[in-house]
Amino acid sequence: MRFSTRSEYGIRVMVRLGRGYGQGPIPLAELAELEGLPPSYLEQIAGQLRRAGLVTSRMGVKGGYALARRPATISMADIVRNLEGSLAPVSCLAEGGGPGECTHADTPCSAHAFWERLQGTITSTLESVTVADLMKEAQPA
Amino acid sequence: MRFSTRSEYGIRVMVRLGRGYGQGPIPLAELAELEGLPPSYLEQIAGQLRRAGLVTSRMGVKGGYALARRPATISMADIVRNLEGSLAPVSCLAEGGGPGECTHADTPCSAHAFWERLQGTITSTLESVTVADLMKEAQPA
DNA sequence: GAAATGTCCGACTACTCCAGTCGGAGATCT
DNA sequence: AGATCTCCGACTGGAGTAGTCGGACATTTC
Repeated sequence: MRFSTRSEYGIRVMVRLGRGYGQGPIPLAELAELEGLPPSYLEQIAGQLRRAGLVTSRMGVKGGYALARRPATISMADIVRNLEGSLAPVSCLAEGGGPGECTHADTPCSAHAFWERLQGTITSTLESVTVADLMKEAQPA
Repeated sequence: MRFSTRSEYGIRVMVRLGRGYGQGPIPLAELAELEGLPPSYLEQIAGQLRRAGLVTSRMGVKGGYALARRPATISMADIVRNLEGSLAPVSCLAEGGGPGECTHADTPCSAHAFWERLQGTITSTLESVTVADLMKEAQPA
């Protein structure tokens, strides 16, 4: 069980942008260097964040990315939901199950309710933490 | 973000075994047919469960698998921890980070504490549910 | 003791998805 | 005009997943 690096990197980028909030856009190359992440890969992630409306961008010289709204109003759920394919932890909760089809004779598999509960606790943890929260911790010296 | 089918199938198998608890072993072929899952794949999973001490087996005619202890004493965490590679949701929590190395200059990445918290809520949800709990729900007619 | 019924084990395969790269086009400032 | 910088699609290598298969070994039944 693992989240993709898209979510992992995406969150770090959002926190960086949160620190520069209100001070104009930050170019991708700078973000990449600060976090030690591959620039060309971040580009892809930044694009998703922009299309999701979490980030704004400006092209050209003096351009770059910035948070679309206040750091305290952006939750981890906002970020992860857009970068991760799906938050359904098993095929049983996703659409069109394969061979291990969850429902036999209209009865869902024995674990179905359990997976729903797990998904719920994950989602609510994701919703309870904002970018502003992470800006407080691990502030570099 | 998704758990492997090993966990998914493994849980369903454990609940089946829970229903037959105290009535002798159940052969793999029967488990597979009851749950509609590939037998040769279940074999692999059953082996892991046995090596983890969650299940006992008997070879030969009249053989099969049975729970090693009472259903109420086996949690989802017991099952998933053994079938899933790792419960660390991101590389940041796992050993030896790759390119997106979490720690720069001894400072963990901004999201580190957050991922630890998420891992904690997942783990505790997994620990709070037992095989006996799932036996109650979705009892086939 | 032989046959039937099971588990046990390792190796193997096909496939999907993930992480990351690259080249070029278009926007914007100086 | 030229330097930055975003934007976009296509492409690639590798890893992990889901699942199969063949054969050895154990145990009961006849």
